[in-house]
Amino acid sequence: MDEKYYPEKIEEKWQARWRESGAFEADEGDPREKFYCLEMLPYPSGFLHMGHVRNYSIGDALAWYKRLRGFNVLHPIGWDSFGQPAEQAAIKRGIMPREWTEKNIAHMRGQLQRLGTSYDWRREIAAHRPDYYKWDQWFFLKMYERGLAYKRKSPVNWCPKEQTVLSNEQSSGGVCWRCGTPVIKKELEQWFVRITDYAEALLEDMKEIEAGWPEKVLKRQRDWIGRSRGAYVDFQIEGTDERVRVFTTRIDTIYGANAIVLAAEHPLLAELMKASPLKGDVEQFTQRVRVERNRATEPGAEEEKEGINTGLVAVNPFSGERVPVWVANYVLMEYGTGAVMAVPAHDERDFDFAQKYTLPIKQVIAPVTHAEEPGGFEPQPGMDQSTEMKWATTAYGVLVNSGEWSGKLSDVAIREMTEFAAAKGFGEAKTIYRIRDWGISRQRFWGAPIPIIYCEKCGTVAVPEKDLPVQLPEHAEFTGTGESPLAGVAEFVNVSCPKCDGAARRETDTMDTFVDSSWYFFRYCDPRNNDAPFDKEIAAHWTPVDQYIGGDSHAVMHLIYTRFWSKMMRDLGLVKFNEPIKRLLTQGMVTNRVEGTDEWKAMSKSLGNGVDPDEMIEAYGADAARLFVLFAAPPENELRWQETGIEGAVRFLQRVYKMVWRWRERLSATRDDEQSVGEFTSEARALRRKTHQTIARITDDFEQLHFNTSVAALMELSNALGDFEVKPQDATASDVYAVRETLEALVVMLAPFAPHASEEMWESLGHAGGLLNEGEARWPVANAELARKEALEIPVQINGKLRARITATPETSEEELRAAALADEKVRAWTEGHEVVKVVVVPQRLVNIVVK
RNA sequence: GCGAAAGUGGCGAAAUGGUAUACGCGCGAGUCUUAGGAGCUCGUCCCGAAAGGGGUGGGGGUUCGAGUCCCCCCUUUCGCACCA
Repeated sequence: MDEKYYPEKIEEKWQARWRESGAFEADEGDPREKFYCLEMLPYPSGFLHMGHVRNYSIGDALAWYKRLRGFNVLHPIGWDSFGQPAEQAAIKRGIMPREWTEKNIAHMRGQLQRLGTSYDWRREIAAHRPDYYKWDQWFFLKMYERGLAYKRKSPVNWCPKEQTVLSNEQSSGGVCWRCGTPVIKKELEQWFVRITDYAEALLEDMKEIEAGWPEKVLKRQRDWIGRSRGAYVDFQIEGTDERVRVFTTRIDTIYGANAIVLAAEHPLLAELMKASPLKGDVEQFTQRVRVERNRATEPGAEEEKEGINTGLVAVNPFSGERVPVWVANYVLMEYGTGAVMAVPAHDERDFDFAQKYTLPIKQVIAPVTHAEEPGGFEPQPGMDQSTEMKWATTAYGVLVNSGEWSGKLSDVAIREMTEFAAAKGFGEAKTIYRIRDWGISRQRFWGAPIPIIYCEKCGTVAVPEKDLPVQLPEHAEFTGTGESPLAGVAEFVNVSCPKCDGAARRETDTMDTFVDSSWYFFRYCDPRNNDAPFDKEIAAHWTPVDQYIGGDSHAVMHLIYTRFWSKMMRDLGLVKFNEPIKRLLTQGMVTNRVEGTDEWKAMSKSLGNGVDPDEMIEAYGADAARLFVLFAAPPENELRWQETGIEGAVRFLQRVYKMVWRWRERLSATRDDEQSVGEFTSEARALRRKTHQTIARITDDFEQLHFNTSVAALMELSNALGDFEVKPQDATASDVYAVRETLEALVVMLAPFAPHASEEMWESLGHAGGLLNEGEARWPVANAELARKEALEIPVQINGKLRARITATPETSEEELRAAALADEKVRAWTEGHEVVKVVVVPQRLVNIVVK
């Protein structure tokens, strides 16, 4: 140990030691309890940014804490290395994606190591390597066998800027999730994964993770899955054998249906209109709607409702009423059945539509007025058909103008009317979901090839498992035109059919990169397995993940896909649980002021507000950078970058370092045990008290991932030690004991934040072999007896206002406190001439005297 | 428009219904120094000379006691956006 704190020297030294000793390598044979600490794997863009530093500082702190508590911690890292930027680089700079990616990984790995992260590098994986994506392909085949992967022509979300297909999740809000370009629709043959089969399970199993996941994330997933319980109802089209099926959640409003409205793409429309004189007009209208839909949709802009009467007539199966059939732009083919019954009185959209085309509006639900009286439901007066409604009332109520159903409550009517429709054969109860199947085809080169071959004779043929991986070619032409560059690589495309050996061609689309990240943390468990994605037993040892840490931008994409993937793997017999991640922490963004403005935005190159982690490390050291990032704000909060803050972190490390330097000779000389050192002075007792209180507090904070308050508590403890006035040369054996106890606790508890400095100081305090040597659980244990306060200052309030303080001990009884408070001179001045109505005594906390 | 979360010093932020502002940044004063953008010490919510009073976006309520719980309003942020 040098007299001065030189971070670069210490950091290099300990990084080398850790590497040599394999300090962070975890093995499943270890008998200690396991802890799987996982951070979202980075995309190898080329450089670490501060968001990464935050993510990995959080994960590393937790991993260190768990190790010091004696857990066998699995803490791996890898690379989400397939994806679009590698192709952009190829197009712009003529570098092959592989070369570009590998170079970036090498650089970023170095940056992560300079940060001093504690990963088990033996387990590093990268999605773009054949030994990884082979298993993406294997999973695809398993799903294909089971009908979970299928191909269909479908309108896909298409980003015109990036020339690629996007999933629903990736085009949320009508814009490309990456570049923000408005998304358009395009028809393409696409591979899909039946995530909708798991919609119900994805909702139901949320129960299992409610305690460990942020409610915010679960809510977004719930909304995304969008379960809607209702019913199908069939409306006969007059003069034909056809029925139009609608979906409704409000069958109780069916007597108020004034029309059936179809989506422009409704499949029955052409057939129904065949002989109609209005055929031409309707076709013209649907054509226009389609064109407008395919036009880029402005997010936030709700289109003017437009429709056309087809002249067809549908019959309401409940009332027998004849209602017109319309086609309108506000009915979506993708949701429900592509047809709705319009009930303008009780649906805002139908109301708008009815207003515009002056369709009749018939009220059939009235507010409940006597809900508390059994059988006493009465419609409010004046609720007949002639009442003109000014807006739609969408709340549940009591049915009116609804034939034999009138007088029933909405929820009862919904149940009974659904049953009635089912019994009569014109409807059924139905639950539908908003979530769509996951489109995984991408017209890209830099992804896992979809292992399918198209044979002229045999049709679509799966690549046999033994032929996996279907490897990407080394070279391709990158034109940026939108077709997969793989289509231009003849030796890739042209193959012989695995079934008939005849001429065939390969599928040239590759998989969405979210496939790679759906199961990567299982691969970490058994990263070099050549026979399976992972060994079931080994994975069962490590998974589920105990703590996952990453940005909440993945709340509905990655985090739904990975839950789905686990359920699918469960059904393949690979894992035994429903949920792969027990606890999730969503960290906030790291923002910086955009120069010349008052705006705080995520650091980015294009805004010029980025901070280079390497420069931080060089200027202040990795320890200070990590410490500051964790101290500056709670992990979920946005973190506004302030350069001066990190200097405070350095100062703190220097102060602790200095104390160790001052005391190290005295402390490393002899180690007495507590019994032999004699009496502790009251100052020493106070120091020990603070130490044990701090241990309890920090331990608790770590369990709740409150890193910022942990650091604050460490600072308080170091301040307390700084205030301890005994000089090393004057210290008695008991003083030395107290100081050692404090310094060692401080150094160990600092390790999750500043591991290099902690190791260095730990060594200087006379310990060989490092903090993690022999897996000892070195985290200090709080002694409640020592943490106990000797003297308490009890506030005395009068009518809730602080008026005096009295001293007491934790043992002072309620009666004694009451008496002492009432006897206090200041209190008496306040109570004199008043009647004491009540005295509230909270032992060890306060006394409140109520006077009149 | 709908839904959710959050509003505490100059700033990042603390506070099981029990002394509001811990810890840090910044700022001020002092000290050491040839010098210091280093270190150390002290101070730092507002009003007031003091006694005391006020104070957690605003208004009301529950309670002996409210930053914390309830209701209304305002602001900000985020999510969803024709989902029948």
